[in-house]
Amino acid sequence: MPAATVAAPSAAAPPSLVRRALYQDVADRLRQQIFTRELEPGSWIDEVKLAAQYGISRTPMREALKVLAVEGLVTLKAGRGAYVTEMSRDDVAQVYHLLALVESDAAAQVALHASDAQRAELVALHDQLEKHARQRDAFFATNERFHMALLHMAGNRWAQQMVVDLRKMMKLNRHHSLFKQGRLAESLAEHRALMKAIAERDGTGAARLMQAHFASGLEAAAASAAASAD
Amino acid sequence: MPAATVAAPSAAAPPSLVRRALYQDVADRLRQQIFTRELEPGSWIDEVKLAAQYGISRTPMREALKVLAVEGLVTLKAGRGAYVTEMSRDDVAQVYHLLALVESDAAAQVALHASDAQRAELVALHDQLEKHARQRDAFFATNERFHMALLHMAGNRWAQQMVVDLRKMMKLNRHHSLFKQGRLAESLAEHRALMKAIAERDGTGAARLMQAHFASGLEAAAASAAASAD
DNA sequence: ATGCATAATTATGAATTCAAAACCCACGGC
DNA sequence: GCCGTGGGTTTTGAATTCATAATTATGCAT
Repeated sequence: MPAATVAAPSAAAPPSLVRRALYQDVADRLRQQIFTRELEPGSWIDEVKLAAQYGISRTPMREALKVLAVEGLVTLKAGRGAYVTEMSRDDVAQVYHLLALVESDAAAQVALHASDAQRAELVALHDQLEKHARQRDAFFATNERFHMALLHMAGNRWAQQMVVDLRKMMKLNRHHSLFKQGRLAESLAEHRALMKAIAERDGTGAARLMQAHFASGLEAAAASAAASAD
Repeated sequence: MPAATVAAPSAAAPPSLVRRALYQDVADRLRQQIFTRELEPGSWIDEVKLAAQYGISRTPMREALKVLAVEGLVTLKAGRGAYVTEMSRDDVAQVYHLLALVESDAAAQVALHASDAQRAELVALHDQLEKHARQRDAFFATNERFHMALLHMAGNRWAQQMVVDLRKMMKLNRHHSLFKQGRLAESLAEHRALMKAIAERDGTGAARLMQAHFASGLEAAAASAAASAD
């Protein structure tokens, strides 16, 4: 249910007036610092120093750390503080496996049941993706938006939340698949095929293509990891 | 990663000496009270009163509540405290769908790759289940052990954690499938078929049967809900 | 010089205190 | 008679303080 664990009263009118919990902001900032590797995997998190940096007390900092711990981004060691989680090779493969499972199911749902408006939205996002074929960061962002939109349309909030969390874990891994030479074009081609299956309302085809998409993503990530030789 | 978020140093020798975080114990107690419906879905959680009951300060209580919020068992409303999460009809169906997806995949993995020792363990658990065919609570517990053992053998810790969390959510729903008349025997029959597929190393068969198991579980839950007429 | 015991320091864990909302109810105006 | 306003109470949110455990450093003995 989490990420936005504190209910933002679903009516979305004036987001500025919606009281937001401090620990949530802190959690967001921590996630940022983790994703940008300012806090790197395996390293100890000095809650006193960070709280001082953020200009807050230790209480909301500790609350935020516990939230990130449940998400899996940090690991709390009994009596010795918080550490940024390290992802092993195996962990990455397992997360890919799960993402493939859930997202391919979502793809099938969408192929079979999406409304015309939803299909149009996906097409628009896909077009964006085509436009960003040469800018890795933009591609990355749009790609995530595409995948999350698809999940949203599948209409299972638990699946959605799960994918959000799993994708966070993926960001801990510096060997991202899109870093590999030529992977962007490949990824784009896979998306194109997926779009075709969705357009044709081919559920099993969409699922199969999404599986393939993740399989080659994992392969690329592994290759990228091997290339940077550690 | 969570549930046991605070690292219990994996070597498991003297669990008594392993320092355990207070907020974890509090979270456990809260979960208990939620599952037993001492705290019922939709109701407000009085953190002051509960902290007093537990003989602790509000700090670990609030930490525990945040953990449960990320798990989804409680919902934090901005500035107005914690409430036990309510599961709608749809929520239950969605959770069933996800569980079916992940557990059927796990069943396929196990059917294809489990060791002889692991197969023996499953058989033992299944035999337990047959023995408990007439005691609902024991059946319930053994059933959960069986499913979790299967997940464990599939070897994906993320999938495992996910199923743990989803099954917690299921317990929020009072219309449990096993409450329906005749469901125990039915469930047992489905388990038997699943065991056969696993014994025959039939991956796709195991997956299909696990899917069917959840499908009829959902159906029973829905029927049970309809019977209690609300 | 090395290893162990002990003391000093630092960090974590939890309780307490303080501040700021949200809620409730009574009162008064329209 | 009903809606809006104001004060008092309750409850949440966050900082501070206190206690305890872990780590490091120091010194002594071998």
